[in-house]
Amino acid sequence: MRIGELAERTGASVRSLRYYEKQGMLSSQRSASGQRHYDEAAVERVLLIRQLFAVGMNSRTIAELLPHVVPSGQRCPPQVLRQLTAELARIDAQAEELARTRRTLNSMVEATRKAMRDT
Amino acid sequence: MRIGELAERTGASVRSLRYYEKQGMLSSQRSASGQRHYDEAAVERVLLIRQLFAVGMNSRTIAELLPHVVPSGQRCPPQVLRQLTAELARIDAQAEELARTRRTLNSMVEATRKAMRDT
DNA sequence: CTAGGACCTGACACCGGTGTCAGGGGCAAA
DNA sequence: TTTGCCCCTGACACCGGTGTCAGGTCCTAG
Repeated sequence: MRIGELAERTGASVRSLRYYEKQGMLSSQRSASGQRHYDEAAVERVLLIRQLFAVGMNSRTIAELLPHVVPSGQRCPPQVLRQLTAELARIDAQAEELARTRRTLNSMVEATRKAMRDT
Repeated sequence: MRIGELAERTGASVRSLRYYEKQGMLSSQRSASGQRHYDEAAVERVLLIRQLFAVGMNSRTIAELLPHVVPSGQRCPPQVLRQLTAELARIDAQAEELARTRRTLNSMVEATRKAMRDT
């Protein structure tokens, strides 16, 4: 498929897909005229990229990790394993922070709800 | 206390504290010469600001919410309540995403660990 | 009184992902 | 062959929080 279709099917803008390629996160076959062509697997790959972005990973890290993520069940070199472990720790910390903040905000909502009931 | 001490006690840079003030998230008493002075409560307030930043809230939202967060157990106007609820939903979605990604990455680590054991 | 550190404002720069525009080519249906 | 849509590259702009520098003031210890 060409870039427009990939964009539509993944929710990423055409601009972003080109950016992903330039950052080494995504590859494409070029036709003789230079147009990008993608196989079906690209859809999944882009979705994964966006997922990793969504949890705060940057493009460099994603580029390093992705080759080892996509063919799943693969063993990856120790360097990548370390990176993965570090990212997991970061994710856990972030989840903790989210939970903590959630409690703070939720208690505000509850307090207001209670005050409204009591009125 | 003055801004340097507040910075040291909260981990925020002096630059950031001035920025927080300009965005309406933080206030200070000014001495005759224009220097900022803060009371003890400012420490907690800054920590809260940073916590909210850490979960992806932007300064405008924080500025709207904070006056109702700090005097805890307060009832807040419906507009703010809506905003709070929206933020809670966002936080929940983000937590979900984190958990999902955590599973993806963790399975990679596990696969590699297993492969290493089997070798 | 003076020196040195802390503070003030304002301005410019950075990062990283994205939007958008310009100027140009590819390609298929009519 | 023309029309219209899709694609190409390169460049500049934006956001939002922060770093940093310049040029100036304040204040406290010696």
